[in-house]
Amino acid sequence: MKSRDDLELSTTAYAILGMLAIRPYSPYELIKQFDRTLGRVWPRARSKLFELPKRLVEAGYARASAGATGNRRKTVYAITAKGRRTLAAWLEEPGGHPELEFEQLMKIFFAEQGTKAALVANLKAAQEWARTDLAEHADVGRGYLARTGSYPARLPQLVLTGTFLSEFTLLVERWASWALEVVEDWPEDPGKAVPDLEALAEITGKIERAMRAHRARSPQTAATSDR
Amino acid sequence: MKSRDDLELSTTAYAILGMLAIRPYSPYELIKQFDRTLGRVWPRARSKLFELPKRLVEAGYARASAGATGNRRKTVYAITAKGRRTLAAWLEEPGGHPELEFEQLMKIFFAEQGTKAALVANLKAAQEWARTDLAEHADVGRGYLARTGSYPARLPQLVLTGTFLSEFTLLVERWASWALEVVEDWPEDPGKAVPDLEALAEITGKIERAMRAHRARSPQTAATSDR
DNA sequence: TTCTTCATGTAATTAGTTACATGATTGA
DNA sequence: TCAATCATGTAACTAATTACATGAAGAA
Repeated sequence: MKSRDDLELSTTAYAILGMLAIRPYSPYELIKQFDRTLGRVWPRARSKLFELPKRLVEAGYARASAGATGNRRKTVYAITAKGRRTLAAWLEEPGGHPELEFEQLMKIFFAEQGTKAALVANLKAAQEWARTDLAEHADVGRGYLARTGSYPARLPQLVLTGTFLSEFTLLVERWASWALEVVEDWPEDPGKAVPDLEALAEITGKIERAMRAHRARSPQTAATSDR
Repeated sequence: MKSRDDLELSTTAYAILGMLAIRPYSPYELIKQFDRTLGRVWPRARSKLFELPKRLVEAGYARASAGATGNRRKTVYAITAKGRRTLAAWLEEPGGHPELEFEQLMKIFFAEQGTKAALVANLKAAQEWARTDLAEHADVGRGYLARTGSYPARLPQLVLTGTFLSEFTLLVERWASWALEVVEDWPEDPGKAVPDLEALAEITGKIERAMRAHRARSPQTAATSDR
């Protein structure tokens, strides 16, 4: 049974290969797990989680076997030794930097074309989303602290990634709350609002202080950017 | 000249319509502006910025006119009154919540399948990206403080969105620096690392404190979640 | 027994990216 | 006058989403 080495895998396919390296999964289980974990840093539609494992099999990186849930048949995918090697190689290549997709913020960016009410609604929605998300993060955190979380062996990584995601959501909440206060004073027509120059000066100063701190800690960076 | 009202616009098409509401643009100018601003919250490939204005014209939301840069001809797109109304209506609908796409973090999530060196490389790359980005944010901020930024009338919105984006990048930098310190103590095989339970307890506590603070400020939320 | 939710998937369509092409302008 | 880069676009391809379909188990 020959496998087709030639076909290139997409990043999303590697994401799934990574999940299979943890344990074998049926597509449905994959979806459940994905939604709670990987999907937060690499969000994709569910149908991909049915489609891509098939490509992994084609490529010889996974094996499909027929399982069953009660009476109903399902397909369980497991990683192969070759898949593990390929995954390891992929992990050695540096990944892409963070990208944000934030429609609510885009609408705020265009605030002067809409109403103050719309602006406030978007800020409140962002705040609400963040608060709901925070509750989940707290649950997961408490679970692991009580030694009841899944895959305890993976906890070191999970602390790293979880901390980032939690801080991100905290940021959204904090920012939305702040922005709501700022906007409260705006007139009904957002196009007539007065800019918050104080806030601008503050954030600019904050960035500059952070940059000075980095330079102090790693002087060679400063040197290279000097020439 | 009849326009086809039936065709639905994608979010990305609305994004471009929003830009045209600020002023008329040629595709190339659109790209330049997009890369510095909107693209940070709604990242898309450049070719879309050539393609979508045509659809806006079809829909009657924009008008194309032939312009020239020196001797070379170009197309300039301007929003129509109908386009403005449609945009306003779109802005009234609440947008989608933030989504993150962060390949480096995904690779960190799978750390135990790779080497410590790979892990460190990803963290350093994230840090580097953040530092470069911060420099740009500081430039823009200083520009506006010196009254030399473009579209000063839009400054109120720009402060809101810019603050979020700056805080986001600051978060990436802070987190990556922290994670590098944590990982420094790990063994060569990341699968054998010891979890940082202290950090986990800290972030979990931080979330819980934040949640309590919200409940204190808006008790009705607590009430609804009680039943 | 019927309804709902869980579990498993496929198909059609759309959105998005990558690669290519090329004329005009500027500066060395 | 040549190279670089700015400006303008098209075409081919791939990835991703949305909508649909349906059987099995458990609850009412």
